[in-house]
Amino acid sequence: MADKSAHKAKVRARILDEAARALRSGGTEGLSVANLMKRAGLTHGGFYAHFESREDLVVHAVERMFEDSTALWTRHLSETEKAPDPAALVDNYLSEAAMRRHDQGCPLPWLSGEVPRMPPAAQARFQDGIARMRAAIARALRASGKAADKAEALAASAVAEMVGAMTLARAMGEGEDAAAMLAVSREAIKQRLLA
Amino acid sequence: MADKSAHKAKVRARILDEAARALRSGGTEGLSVANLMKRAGLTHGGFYAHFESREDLVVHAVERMFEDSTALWTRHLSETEKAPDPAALVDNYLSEAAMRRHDQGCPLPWLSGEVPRMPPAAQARFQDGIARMRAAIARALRASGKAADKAEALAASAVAEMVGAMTLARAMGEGEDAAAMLAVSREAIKQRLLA
DNA sequence: TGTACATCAGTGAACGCGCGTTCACTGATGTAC
DNA sequence: TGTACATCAGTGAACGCGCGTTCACTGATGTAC
Repeated sequence: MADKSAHKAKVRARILDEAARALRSGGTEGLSVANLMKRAGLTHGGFYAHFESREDLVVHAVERMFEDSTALWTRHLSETEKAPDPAALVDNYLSEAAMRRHDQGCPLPWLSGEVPRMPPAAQARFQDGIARMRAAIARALRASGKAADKAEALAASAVAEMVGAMTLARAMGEGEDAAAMLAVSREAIKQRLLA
Repeated sequence: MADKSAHKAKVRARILDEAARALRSGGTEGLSVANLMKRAGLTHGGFYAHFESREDLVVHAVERMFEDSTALWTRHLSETEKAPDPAALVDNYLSEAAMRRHDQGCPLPWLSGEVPRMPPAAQARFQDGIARMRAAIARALRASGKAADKAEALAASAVAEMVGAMTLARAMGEGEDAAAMLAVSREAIKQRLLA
C-alpha cells in the first residue's frame, strides 16, 4: 500500500510538472487534458484518478509553479549569498537566461494577464504569490538597512517593474531589443533599491 | 454603391469594437466567431464577408485597440495640457478608473502575456505599440528638459512598471490592495521621471 | 421614369474536429486467512 | 507459504458540446438601358 500511494504521488507530480510546462507555453487555454496525459505517458481517462476536474488541475498547477519558483529563488540565494542581496534578486529575475527559460521560473509574467479569468482558488494562489514576492524583497531591503515603510513601497514598485519588463521582453520576441529592455529595467530597479 | 460600402465599413467597425471588448475580457481564446457576431447583431456566417479568418480578425482587433488607446491618450493630453506632461501620462494610465474600465484603454496589461502565442502579424502590432508608447513618454521627457539618452531609458523603465502595475492590480482583484499597488507605482514612477 | 439585371452583405444548416467528462473494464498490487 | 479476495490506477470507447469554416440561398440595393 505504501508503494502504491508513493507511485500515485509520483505520477501526480509528473502530471503537475507537465501541466506547469503547458501553462507557461500555452496559457490556461493551451492546456488540454488529453494532450497533458499523453505527455505524462498515460491515457486521458486516468486523469480523473488524480484530479476532480480540469479546473482543479489548474489550481494545483499554479500552486506548484509558485512553489518551484520560490524553491529556485531560495536555492539561488543560499548558494550565492549569506544574506539575501536585493540586487542579486533583481539580476536573477530579469536575466536573459530567465527570459528564455520556458520550463521553469515565476508564473507571473506568463499568466498574470489571465488571472481575472481563472477559477477563484487559482486567483487566490496568485494573490498569495504576489504578496510573497513583495515580502521577500522587502525583507531583503530591510536587512540591507532600509526603513520598513520605504522597503514595502520599493518592493512593490520593483515587483511591478520586474513582471512588466519580463512580460514585455517576451512580447518583444526575446531578441536584442528584448535583452536591452531587461538591462534597462535591471539598472533602473537596482538604482532605486540601492539608493 | 457608396452607401453600400459605407454600410459595410460601419458593420466592420462594429465587429471590431465587439472583438476588442471580447479580447480584453476574455483574452485571445475568449473570442468566438459565433458569440462575436451575435453581439454585433448578426449571424456567424456573415463573418467571412468581413474577415478572411478568425486569425485575421485578431490582428485587426489588436490594431484597433492600439488606435483607440492612442486616440484616448492624445485626446486626454490635448484637453488638459498644452505640452505633454509626463506626470499626467502616468497618473492617467495608472488611475483606478483605468483599472476598472474593461471596455477601453491600453491592450498591453490585458494581452501582453499572450503575445508570444499570437499570429506573427498581431505580434508585430504589439511590438509597434510598445515602441510608440515608449517614444511618446521619451518625447514628453525631452520636452520637459531631460537629455535624450536618459529620456529613453527612463521611458522604457516607466512603461515596464506601468504595464506590470496595472496587470498585477487587476490580478489582485481591483480592490483596495490593487488601488494601493497603483498608487505606489504612480509615485515611484513620477519620482523617477521628475527627478 | 421604369424595368431588367448584377452585386454582395447577411442567413442558417451543415461539416469535421478537439474538447472535458463518464464509464465499464482490466490487471497489477496489497491484504486476510 | 499459498490461495482467495479487495482495491484502485490506468485503459479506451463513447457522450454531448462549442468551435471555425463552408456553402447554397435570399433579398435589398445600385447600375444599365
